[in-house]
Amino acid sequence: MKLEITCTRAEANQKQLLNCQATIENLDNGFRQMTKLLSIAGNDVRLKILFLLDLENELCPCDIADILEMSVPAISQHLRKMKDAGLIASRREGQTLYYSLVKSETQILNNIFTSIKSLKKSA
Amino acid sequence: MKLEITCTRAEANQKQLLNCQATIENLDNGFRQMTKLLSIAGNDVRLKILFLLDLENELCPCDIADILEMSVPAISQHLRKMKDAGLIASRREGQTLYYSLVKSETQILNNIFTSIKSLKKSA
DNA sequence: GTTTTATTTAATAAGTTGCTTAAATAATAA
DNA sequence: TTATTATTTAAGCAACTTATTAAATAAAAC
Repeated sequence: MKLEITCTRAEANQKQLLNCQATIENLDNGFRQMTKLLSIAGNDVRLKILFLLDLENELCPCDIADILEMSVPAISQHLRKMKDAGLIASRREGQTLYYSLVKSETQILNNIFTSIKSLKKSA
Repeated sequence: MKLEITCTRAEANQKQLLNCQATIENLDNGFRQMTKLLSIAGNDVRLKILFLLDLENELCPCDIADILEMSVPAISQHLRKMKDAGLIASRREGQTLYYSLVKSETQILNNIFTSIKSLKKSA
């Protein structure tokens, strides 16, 4: 909360800086949740898995490993991270686990998916 | 492109998997760009800097360091990463560098900022 | 020119990430 | 029960990230 003014510029308006600090602090919860979501989605493999789950509704680790040409344990560890964060859920059917998106968490994700599709054109 | 079917489930529809692979490959450019954006925004400090630049239009490294109570070199390195990615730009005024958002890059960022503000309520 | 101020750059160290390999569960099949 | 299949978990390691500290630029002030 204490603001150490380190630059001596006249324009470094202390009131403005204190306001910024207050705003950031006030939105702390939002920043924490959004950073968690973005850091998870900001990985090539996980972003593709999320996209695929949106596309196909549900997939098992084995299918995802085939599609992305990666090892099953590597996929499994990404799935666990996303499940821990509440982004995806699983249901069991015999030996197979089916993973799917948790819909309430996907508002920003939908924007991201749409954006990925439109970025294709400007390749 | 070669699809190694590793699971033997009947439901593992090879045609579906090949379609998924083709879709992912087709959107490769979109995934690459989006992963870059999200991995940059998926860091607590950088997300706050982007938010602050949106809020205040422009800020110098020194102001940002004051607001976030961090060292100037730490901020400077985050700024460089975002500048390299084309997310922000700088203009010089004497000794001071003012950083600001590159507007054409902020479509997804605006959704993110809005979301951060609304997450506040559900704290 | 020398000093001060704002910023960047570079070197380094601690922490994190994400893969691989091997072992452990869990459910089904023989 | 033993073997097979789908998946997870754990250990180990290489690569990446991000802060710190100290040194290097760059512009302005003295």
